[in-house]
Amino acid sequence: MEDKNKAKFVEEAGLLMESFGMTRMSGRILGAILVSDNEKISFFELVEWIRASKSSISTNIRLLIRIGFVKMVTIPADRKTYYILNDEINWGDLLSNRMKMLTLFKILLRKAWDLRVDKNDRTSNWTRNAIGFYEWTEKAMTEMIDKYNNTGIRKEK
Amino acid sequence: MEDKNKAKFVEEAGLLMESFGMTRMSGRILGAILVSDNEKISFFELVEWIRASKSSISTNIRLLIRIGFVKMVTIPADRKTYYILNDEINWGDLLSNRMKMLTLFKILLRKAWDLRVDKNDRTSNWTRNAIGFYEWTEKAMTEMIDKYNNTGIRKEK
DNA sequence: TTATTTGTTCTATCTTTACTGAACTAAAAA
DNA sequence: TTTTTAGTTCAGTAAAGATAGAACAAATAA
Repeated sequence: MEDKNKAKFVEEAGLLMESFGMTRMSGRILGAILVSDNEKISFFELVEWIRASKSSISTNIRLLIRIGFVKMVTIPADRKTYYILNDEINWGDLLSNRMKMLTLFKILLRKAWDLRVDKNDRTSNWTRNAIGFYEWTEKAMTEMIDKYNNTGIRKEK
Repeated sequence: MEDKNKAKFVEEAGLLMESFGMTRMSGRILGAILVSDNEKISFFELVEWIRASKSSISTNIRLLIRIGFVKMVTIPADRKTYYILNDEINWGDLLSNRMKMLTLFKILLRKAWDLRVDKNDRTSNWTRNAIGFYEWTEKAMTEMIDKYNNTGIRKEK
C-alpha cells in the first residue's frame, strides 16, 4: 500500500476484524478495498499491497464474499478477477445473523429449564427471568430490523 | 454430573459459549450451574462434575464473574466458596457491550472515509451508506435498551 | 504444442490459547 | 507447631487455527 496512513489503516482493520472473530487477513483485505483509490482491486494488487501469500488472500477473499461484504467482478477479455464492496449487501440480514446468537442462547436456557427438577428454586427463577429477557430482546430487534427494511434507508446508487 | 442428559447439556453449553468467543470451559461451568439441583454449587463440585482441572475451573469461573453472569457466595463458618447465577446482572449493559462492536466498526469506516481521495466514487458511496446504516442501528439499539431499562421487565425476587 | 497467467488447494509451519499439573498461598484444624 | 482444606498462579503441553509455500488446474498466449 503506497500511502503510509493507508497501510496503517489496513493493519488496524485487520486487528479489529480479528477481535470480531474473523481472521486478521480478511480484515486487512476489507481495509485495503475500503481505502483503495481504484474503483476495483485485483487479486495481485491485494497480494502486493498487503504483502501476504496468494493462498491466504485467496482463502480470505472467499470468506469476505461468503459473508456478503465483497463481490467479484470480471471484465470481458481480461483474465483477472477484481473485487469490490458489495452494494447488494443486506444490512438487515447482517443484523439478523447477529441476533441468531441471542436465539441460540435462549434455546439453551430453555433446555436448562426443561432439565430442572424444582421449577421454583432460585436458579429456576433466574432462568425463567433470563428467557424472558431474551424473548423481549428478540422481539424488539425483529421490530427494529423490520423498521429498517421498510421505512429504511434507501439503497445507494 | 450424575444425570446423563445434564452431562450432555453441559457439553452443549460449552460448545455454544465457545462459538460466542468465550472458552468452552466457561460454558461448561455456566451449564453446570444452570442444571444443578443444588441452590449453590461449590468449587469442588464443579471440578468433579465437569472433570476438569482446578486451575481451569478457577480461571473460568473468574471469567464468568467478570462478565457478570455468576457471583460468589460464602457462608459463615464454611471455608468453601459457592457460586450462583447473578440476580443483579444488568441485561441492558450486556446488550450495550455487544453494541460496542458496531460502534468500533463504524469508527473504522469513518477512518476509511477520511482517507479516501475521491469522496464520490463507488467505494466512497458504499462507505457513506454503510456509516449511515451503523448510525441508524446504534440509535435504534440505544432506544431499545433505554426502553428495556425503563418500562423494563421487573427484577425477579 | 509449450509457456504464461491467474488463481486454487493441499501440506507444513508458526502462533495463539485453552487446559493441565504442580508449586504455592492463606486460613483453619489438629 | 504441623497438617489439611480451598483455591490461585505459574510454567509447560497440546490442540486449534491462520498463514506460507509449493504443487496443481484451467485458461489463454506464443
